[in-house]
Amino acid sequence: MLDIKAVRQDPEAVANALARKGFNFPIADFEALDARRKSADVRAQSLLAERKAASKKIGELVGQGMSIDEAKAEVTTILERIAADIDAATLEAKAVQVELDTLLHAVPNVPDDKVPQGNTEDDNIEVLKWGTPKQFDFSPKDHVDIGEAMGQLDGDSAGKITGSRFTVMSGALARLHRVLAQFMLYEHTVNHGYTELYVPFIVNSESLFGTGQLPKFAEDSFKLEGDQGYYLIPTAEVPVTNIARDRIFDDSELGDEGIKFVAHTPCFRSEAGSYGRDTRGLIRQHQFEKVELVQLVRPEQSEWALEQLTGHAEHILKKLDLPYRKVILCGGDLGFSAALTYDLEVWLPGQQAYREISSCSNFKDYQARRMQARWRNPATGKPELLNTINGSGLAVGRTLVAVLENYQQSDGSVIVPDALRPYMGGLESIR
RNA sequence: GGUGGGCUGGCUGAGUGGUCGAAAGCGGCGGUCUUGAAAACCGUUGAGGGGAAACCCUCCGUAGGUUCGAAUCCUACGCCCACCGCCA
Repeated sequence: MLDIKAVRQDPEAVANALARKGFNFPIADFEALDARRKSADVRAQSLLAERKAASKKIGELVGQGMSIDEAKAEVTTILERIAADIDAATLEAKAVQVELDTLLHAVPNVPDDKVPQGNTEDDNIEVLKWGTPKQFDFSPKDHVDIGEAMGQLDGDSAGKITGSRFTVMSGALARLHRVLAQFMLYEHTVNHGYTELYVPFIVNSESLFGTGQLPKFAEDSFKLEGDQGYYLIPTAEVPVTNIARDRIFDDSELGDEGIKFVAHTPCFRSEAGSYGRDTRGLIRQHQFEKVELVQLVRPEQSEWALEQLTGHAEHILKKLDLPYRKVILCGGDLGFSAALTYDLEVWLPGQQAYREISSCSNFKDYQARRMQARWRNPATGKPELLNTINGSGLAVGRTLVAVLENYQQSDGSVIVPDALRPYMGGLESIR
């Protein structure tokens, strides 16, 4: 959520920034609503103040030994005058506040100055390329052909068990998938200083609101039956970041660089609105696994924290020797809550294309304001909003796709990357 | 599923109709003392919103209700704890 004070102060600047995200901020509506809120608020407040003073007076008079009826008679003219209006004024103030909140809750974060102009992913700007796509002396297959030829990737069974966009893996392939997540967790906990978390895979609506998936993107998540209003998590970002919700961290709890969490979880997405896209294989599933990196940091640290966190995700790709490129998302491609996002795109020989495997974002104080996630700044002694950063380190299913396609051999087998062999009991290839 | 207890500030915890935004303790901050630190002592210290300011409003799990007035009484709901039942 945006800082309403900042919006008030310079609505045009906010609207211009949001326009780069393709969002039309209704300045006139906002200002009219804000003005209504203020007048309703002032009116309700002054009536409440009068009533409070009158009630207090009764209390004082009773305390001095006057009877309650006599004391009430003393202030009866005030009470009678207020009584008629106070309920209506309070309700009006509440109603306008709800309207204003509703408007503000649906306004995305403003993009960082570094965010390039543009509407689609074609306008994203490449920051760097790492590694060289391998030249095959045969025609490289895509991961579906590789996995099905092994008899270890079974979309048909998944279709029977559940439906489309699910998969069944077996044998060495299933093991490789599991091992990828463990490799990533090891690197992030032992080498990058993250604390591993195990978290709920089901969350309440407050948590989804906190990170920005609600109220606007309800259709992207799977909602559970029942009156609790629970949802399956679309990403570990939701349960992990919400650990900070309604908390005030002591400065010492943040350490030197802020709090770093890593969690391996399944993710569930309805993929509504992407019916035709990536229908083949593991790229776009309703259920997938992800190792997620989350940092909760002091505001002045967040710019650097995003660079660092993205580096941690890149480290995994480098250790697996998978060619990738890093792009900075343009305004139109940027997510709702993000101020700045780097996407890491891995080279997939089967598609002859770079495809997203990690998305690392700085949300500044946008999520923190929605969550009331704060720290006590020793310089001011006051609670101030944290900044939140997160990114995939990495999407496990897509990493499996990348390993299969980049390490495939002409005989249909797949070499196990060096970094994974200790986790595979020394196995050199799967077939 | 049943019964009982509970939900109060950064934390622990007192408060059953009237200067209660709320005792006390812990923690934090400032100071005295000390070569320095600790201890001790003194002072200070909730959050959100409005206002140029004085100052005002809201907040004691959530939502309603009673009342001139609610942390306190009533109703519903949520959550936590304990025990019983059931299940793994």
